[in-house]
Amino acid sequence: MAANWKVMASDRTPAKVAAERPLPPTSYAILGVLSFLDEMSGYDVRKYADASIAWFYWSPAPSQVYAELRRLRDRGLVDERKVAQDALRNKRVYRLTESGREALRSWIGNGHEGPILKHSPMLRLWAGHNDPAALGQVLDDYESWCRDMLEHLKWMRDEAEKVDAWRYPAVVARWGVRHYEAELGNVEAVRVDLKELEERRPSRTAPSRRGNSPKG
Amino acid sequence: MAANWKVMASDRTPAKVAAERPLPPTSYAILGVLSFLDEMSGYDVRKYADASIAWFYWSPAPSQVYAELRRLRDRGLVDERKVAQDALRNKRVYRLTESGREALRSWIGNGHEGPILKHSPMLRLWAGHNDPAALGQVLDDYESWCRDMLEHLKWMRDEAEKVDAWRYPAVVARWGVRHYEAELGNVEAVRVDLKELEERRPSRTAPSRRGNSPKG
DNA sequence: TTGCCCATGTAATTTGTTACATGATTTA
DNA sequence: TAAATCATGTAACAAATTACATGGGCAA
Repeated sequence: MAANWKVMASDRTPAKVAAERPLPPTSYAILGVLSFLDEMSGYDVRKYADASIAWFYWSPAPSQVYAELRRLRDRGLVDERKVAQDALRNKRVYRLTESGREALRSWIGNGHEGPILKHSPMLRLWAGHNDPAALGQVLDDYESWCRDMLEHLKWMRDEAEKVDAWRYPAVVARWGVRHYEAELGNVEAVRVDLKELEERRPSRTAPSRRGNSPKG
Repeated sequence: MAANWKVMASDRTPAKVAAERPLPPTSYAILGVLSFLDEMSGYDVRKYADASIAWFYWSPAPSQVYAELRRLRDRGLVDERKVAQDALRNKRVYRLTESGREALRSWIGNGHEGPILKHSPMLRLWAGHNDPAALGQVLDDYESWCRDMLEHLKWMRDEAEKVDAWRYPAVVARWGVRHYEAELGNVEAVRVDLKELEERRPSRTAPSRRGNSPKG
């Protein structure tokens, strides 16, 4: 059974299937960026994304931006136009089509995924059961990372609040400021938790052979 | 120029280069999971990761777990052992080697990357400048997502606090509880910001043709 | 006794990153 | 005048996800 399903379903060519497949969130991030300006090159999209959404969503590699733009073009969500530049090499600029604007609007209204987190500092802490000595340093690093981010976000918020078209980005920047202010408090609380752990079991920098009750 | 660099660098075979390349963080996540139990199958690793670190770090696909375990084995960071099961098919179980334990310890002590966030709800808000109507729903969905997560984390924290070997995971769970409690307050603040925006500019559900000052 | 889920994987595809290429412009 | 940088990209590769395969146990 199920031997030659490819033949049986041959009216659905790979190309057709690809065209029907829903776009990944990354595509919508690019559509979102394009919605702020009239026309952008791949380079512009990358720069804009880097300066606006990288801190809470995505920092694209150039190659991915170009590939995504081609796909959006093939689906009719953006228009491509070649521009000849007099000293520099030619470039392609992109603009949202009405269909692209509608796709973005529909994605905003119909999705419901939560945020995705990849929290290396907490992973170190989580797995740190045999190396208490290093964990203080992990927390110190993370705290200063948060402080840098907070400073950057305050500047970004102030910039965004100056421009009417950026009123929604400004709301997100304000969210970010509160987010990292809270996080700084949370780091302090983790420090207290850790200290309490270490008081309960006196400092053991190296893992002792007897400590972890090996079964074998 | 630069025509046949491959020949010139021929003492560095692809295999050697791959072996020297630093492991991705994902590998350390698996080492971390393995550090909690004596021996685990690929299936076990996936289940354990799903139940412990998925919410703040990584939810692996089965295929990726198996591939990673093979790589860790090839580098000598885990030992592989085949186990014959009497009704079920054979399986392979893995155990940290001393070298693997050391690699994990060194990663914990020497890294400094910050967390990575991929926050779809905020992206919707950020790009939502032409669809104010949907944004309230986005916030409602996100708030209830946070509430579900918070409830789950409280349960997880209580479970972890019962077991001595999970004292560091328990610290991370407590961090998570505070994290999402703060986030719920932050959502409320975003709601206030949005309401203020809409009061300044009376409700405009459809984007008006004149609204966005198109340049062209 | 058929259909679904558990436990074990492999194969194919897509996504994302790193390395490389090119030519002008600005800086040391 | 060499090195760095900006503004375009392309090619190769690694990571991650989705789809498929297999066989036993268990529930309808």
